[in-house]
Amino acid sequence: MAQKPSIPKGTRDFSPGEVARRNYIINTIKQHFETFGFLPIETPSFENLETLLGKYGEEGDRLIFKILNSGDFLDKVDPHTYQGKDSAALLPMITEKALRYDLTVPFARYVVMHQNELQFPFKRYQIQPVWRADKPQKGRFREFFQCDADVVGAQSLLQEAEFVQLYDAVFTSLGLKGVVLKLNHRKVLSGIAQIIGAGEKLIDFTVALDKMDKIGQEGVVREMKQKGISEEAIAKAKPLFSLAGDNDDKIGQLRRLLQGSEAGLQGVEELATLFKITESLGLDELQLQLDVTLARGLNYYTGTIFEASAPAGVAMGSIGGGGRYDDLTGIFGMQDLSGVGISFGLDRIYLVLEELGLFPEELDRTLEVLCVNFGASEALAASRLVKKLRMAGVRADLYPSEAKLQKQFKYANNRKVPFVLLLGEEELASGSFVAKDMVSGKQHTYSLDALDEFLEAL
RNA sequence: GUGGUUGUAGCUCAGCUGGUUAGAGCGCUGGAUUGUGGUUCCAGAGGUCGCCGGUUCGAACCCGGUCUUCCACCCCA
Repeated sequence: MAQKPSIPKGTRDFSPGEVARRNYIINTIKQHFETFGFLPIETPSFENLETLLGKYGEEGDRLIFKILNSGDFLDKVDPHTYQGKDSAALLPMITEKALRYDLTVPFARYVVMHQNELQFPFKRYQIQPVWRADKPQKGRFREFFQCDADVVGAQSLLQEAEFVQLYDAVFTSLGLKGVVLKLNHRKVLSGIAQIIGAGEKLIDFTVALDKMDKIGQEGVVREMKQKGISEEAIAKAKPLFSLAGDNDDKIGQLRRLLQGSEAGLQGVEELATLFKITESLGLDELQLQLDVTLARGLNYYTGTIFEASAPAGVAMGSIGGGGRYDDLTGIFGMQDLSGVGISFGLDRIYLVLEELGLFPEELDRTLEVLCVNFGASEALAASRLVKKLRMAGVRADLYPSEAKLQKQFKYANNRKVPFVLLLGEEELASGSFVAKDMVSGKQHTYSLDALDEFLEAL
């Protein structure tokens, strides 16, 4: 019985046009990664479950795709657990591998395992799919690509500045104007929490703060109260909600607000330095914006936090993010190794470029020359012509069958081929071919011996 | 994971309070045009109405389940 085929929720097929567009983005990112001195690595699509568990918080653990043990996976389950239907207890008995959830944790694992072979500071990039058992939405998939660049073993703030430049270079190359790179600092956040006396509630405090642009000040206050943050703490944090002006103004306000928190002040100074370096280096299209409500990846970020958001008017969450993590490798037994990294969300960047019509037209021009097929003897001559064109690096093809000219031309038209070559009986006799420019409709005859003439016209 | 939403031709979508043979535009195939596409005209093909079950004399339409899409929450690229 034939059944309708389907693919799992949140996954997609990519047709030739989409692959061309995805490769265009990937190649742009890759090119900049390499000019910035990053080296490529790849890691397995699945890891040992224990490598991933506990690294992304409770929510993250839930979203990790677990792989069922092979063979008789119930073999190791004792009857009591089986009867009890306790998923949490059952889990470790039936699964010990899981699909990669991001590229950062596998990278940390990689660094620890290969520490003796690596030159520090080590700059790596990695472009691979990751998987999350999330509920799909627009721009949110269960299988998607991340493009990560990280440096480990370098403390300097220059690294952060480099990543700002890298974001700018990539988005500028893609023609994406109006991308805002939001910046914050983990120490600023913890400093604030400490000053207002909500130090133990740091996570709840920042998670609530992060929703500012979504639910507004009132909503944030309501959520903070709900999480048990005191009224006076919230009152003290009020100035944060209305932090205004340019980045320098905000820095000044934070300096005053964070008097008395050494860590907080250190965070502010780091941000100030980062702004200063960036100002002297200059930016092309990227806009830099200090945003104290930005609170991402708190499970491992310890310093600067980045988030790139789509240009205003495009309904898409963040299209990239990153930050500094002082001790990511610590959990794998390698202490005191500082890292900074950023990520580009390929799939979301795709959707944004598509919505804004920013993909170059030539991505659809997959064939430069199509040779019409007039029958056996003409086609043989045409094959020789096509072979020469291919050796010259031209994307050329011969229509495989002697179909009606109308059909062959229509095919060329749909494939957006700019030149159609005609090599029929007449041309064969005179040792020439006709090239038709499909845009202008003009035709020109060339000698088969003088291909260069045609190649120049291409 | 919670709540909601969507699904009709290859694509984008109509389809009235349930009523014969489910429509349009685009695309596709053939012809006008046996060495010329993109424009025009003519003709044609193409549908288990997401899937399973129920109500009914009768279901694309109502009910239940399920899958999928998108949205909000959670979280995130």
